Amino acid sequence: MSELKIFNSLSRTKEVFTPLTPGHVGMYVCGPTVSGESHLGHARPYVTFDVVFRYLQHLGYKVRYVRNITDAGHFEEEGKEAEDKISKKAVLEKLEPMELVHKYTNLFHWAMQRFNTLSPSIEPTATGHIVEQIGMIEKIIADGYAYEVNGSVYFDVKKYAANFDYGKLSGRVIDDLLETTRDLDGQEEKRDRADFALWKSAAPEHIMRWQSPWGVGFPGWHIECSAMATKYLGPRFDIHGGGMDLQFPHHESEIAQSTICNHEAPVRYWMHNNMITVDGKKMGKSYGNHITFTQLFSGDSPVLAKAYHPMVIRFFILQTHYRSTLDFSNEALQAAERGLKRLWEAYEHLQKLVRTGDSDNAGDAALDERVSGLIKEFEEFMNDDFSTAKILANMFELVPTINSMKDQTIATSALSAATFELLQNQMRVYLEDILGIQSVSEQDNGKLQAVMQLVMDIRREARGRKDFATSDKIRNQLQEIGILLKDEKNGEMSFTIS
RNA sequence: GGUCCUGUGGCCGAGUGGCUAGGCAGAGCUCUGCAAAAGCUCCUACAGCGGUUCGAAUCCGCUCGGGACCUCCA
Repeated sequence: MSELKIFNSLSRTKEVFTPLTPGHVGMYVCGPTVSGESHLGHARPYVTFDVVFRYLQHLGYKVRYVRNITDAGHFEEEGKEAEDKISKKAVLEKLEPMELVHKYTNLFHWAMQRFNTLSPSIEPTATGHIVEQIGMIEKIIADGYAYEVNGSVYFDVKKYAANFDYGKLSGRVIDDLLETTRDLDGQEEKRDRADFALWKSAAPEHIMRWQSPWGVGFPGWHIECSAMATKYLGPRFDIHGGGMDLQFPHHESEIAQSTICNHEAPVRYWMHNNMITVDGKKMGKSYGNHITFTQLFSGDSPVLAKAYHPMVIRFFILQTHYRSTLDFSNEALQAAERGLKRLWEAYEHLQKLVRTGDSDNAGDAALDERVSGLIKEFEEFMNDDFSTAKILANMFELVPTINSMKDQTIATSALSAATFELLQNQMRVYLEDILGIQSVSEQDNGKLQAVMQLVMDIRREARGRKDFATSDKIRNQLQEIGILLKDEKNGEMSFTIS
């Protein structure tokens, strides 16, 4: 059995994964900021790390997966008017900040469920951990790596860089940073331009505010992740994930804060997913090219040719390696939609197949070997830094064989009993349990099934007496309703709801 | 400007120096009362120019193109 290898952003190489505590894995992933609705770009990390979570569990690890909810509202640290994004929007919408946060948190959870992502083990909120964040800042000040100015607290990057490797994760050189940081308001408080805020004093109109040793204010934009990761996973844990765009400054700052506070580097394996792009450009709210989940699922957007099922999005994401960019287009999504349909239907047929034959041996040794070879590669691909795209490619290579067995042009006994079972079992494990793919069609309704059975029986009778006018009428009218009837090769009928 | 990534067939995308990934679209055939599916076959690409090598999409250099981060950002 091959070992799991993970590409570690810190070393920029694939490393064999060995957890800190045998049998257990601690994983932290940067979660959503719930000041607005999440969009397609956000689906990437959550699907990616859902698969990581699922696979680690499949390998037998007990995983504690922590994904935060940022509800404190990151202020624009060096913005023209240091203000809380959430509080500003709350005024516009005439809502309480927490009402807004609640609304978007619910919307996020709803979308995550539709994407069939498993719930994290712990989903801590920033506002629920103000005490921990203040505690952490106090420790950093006590160690001399942070200073207070006018009720705000800043991290002393220059001092940190003198003793530790600031920029290691993102490949940045501290001197360059000092030169390239732009001249913005609020800089005069800092001793150095590269310093970042741990705690920010709140202006009177600022709605989200907490009492602290330095006065009324709110936490800085990196400290929440450090505080919550430390609390739930310990000072040093296995995996930290997030989007590549968070590598700097967010994750770099997390390392600095935690290193000072806990006296060791917090993360062993850093994982970063790449971006979803539109016409080659990163999808993002500020670029105005983002598509929200509700738009995606309803098709309600000028850039969408139609609505897309969440499973299509999930499949679309998994067809590319997580460290590559993924370009959005209607054409690409529709290709994914058709491909998923083909794969899923073959999969469903496979699960219904029963192997028949007198011998447990393979009737077609060459085919048997090919099939078992393709299946055994699943694990190898997954262990190679989660190459989900390759697994799906192998699954597609198995589809013709599966469909031929369904159509009885290949006997089920062409495969040995062992390979046949392996095929059924591993397809289920990898497609459903690990990749987390589900049926796209509407939930099965017992009564609908019964009605359809009746309709199909009537049509079968009509065809039996060559009454094609009736049989075609049934099929055509069902198609208008959105139900596709198919005559299978063995005389059976099946239907799919589109 | 600095740091880094990237350029694959009509489109999307895997690709560890040698053995045509895969999907979608397209073409032909088979099966079918007709469809729809499905099966079989075809479509053999790696930005350009050099170099290393017996051999390069894969390594190195240069040129051109695209992008990310340096500011909130998944």
